[in-house]
Amino acid sequence: MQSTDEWSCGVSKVMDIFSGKWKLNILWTIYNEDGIRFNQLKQEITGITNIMLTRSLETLISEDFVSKKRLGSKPPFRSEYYLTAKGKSLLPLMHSLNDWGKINL
Amino acid sequence: MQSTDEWSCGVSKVMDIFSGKWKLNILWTIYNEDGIRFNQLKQEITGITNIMLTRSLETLISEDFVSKKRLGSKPPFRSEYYLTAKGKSLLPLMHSLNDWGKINL
DNA sequence: CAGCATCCACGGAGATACTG
DNA sequence: CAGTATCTCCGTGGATGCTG
Repeated sequence: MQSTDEWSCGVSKVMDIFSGKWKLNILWTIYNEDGIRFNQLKQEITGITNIMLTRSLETLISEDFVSKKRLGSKPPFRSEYYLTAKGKSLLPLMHSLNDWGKINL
Repeated sequence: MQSTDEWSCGVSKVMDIFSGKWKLNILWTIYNEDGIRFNQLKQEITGITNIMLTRSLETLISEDFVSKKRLGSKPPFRSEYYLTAKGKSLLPLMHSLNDWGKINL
C-alpha cells in the first residue's frame, strides 16, 4: 500500500527538479548533443537569454544533473556541458512526459 | 527522428498541467478517494488553504481533469470531486514520477 | 459546508548593459 | 566566447475575513 503522504512528498521533490521554465528543455538539448557549448545551447533553445541559461545551468550542475568542462585558461573561453549519470536517469521520465503529451494534446 | 522543437513544445505543455504547488497532490488525493468532498480534500492535503484549494480545483475542472458534482440546493452544501477520463490518463505519468523519486531521492 | 473577495509578499523571469 | 551585474515586472501563493 502506498500512502498519500509518501507519495506527495516524493513527487513534489521530483517536480521541483523540473520547476523553472527552461531546465527540462536544457536537459533534453544536452542529451541530444553531449558536450554542447554555451552558445550553441543558446541557439537551440529558442528564446532563452544569457542569464536564464547561466542560472539554469548553475542549478542543474549543483543538483548534479549536468557537469561542465571548462577548456582553455584565457579568453576566448570554451565550456562543454554533459549529462551526469543522474541526469541520464531522468530520460525515461522525460520520454513519459513526451509520450503523454503526444497522445493527449 | 524526434526534433528538439517537437519535443520541447509538447513537454512544456505537459509541465504546465502540473505547474502550481498543489495540483498534482489534489489529483492524487481524488484518485485515492473518488467522490471526495471539499473539506475532506482539505484535511488530506496538509497545509492547503480554502482559496488555494478552490483555485486549484477551478483550474483542474476547466482543464477537464476533474469533475464536480454539487449536491443539495440550499446550505449546508455538499460537493463531490471526481477524476475525469483525462484526469485518469495522467496516472501512469504520476506513477512514473513517483517511481523515479523512490529510486533517486 | 463549501466556498468567494480582498489585499499583500515574495521569488522567478527577463531586459539591458558590462567583462575576463 | 562565456558569462556577470543590476534593476524591474508580474504571477503565484497565501493570510484574513465574509457569505449563501
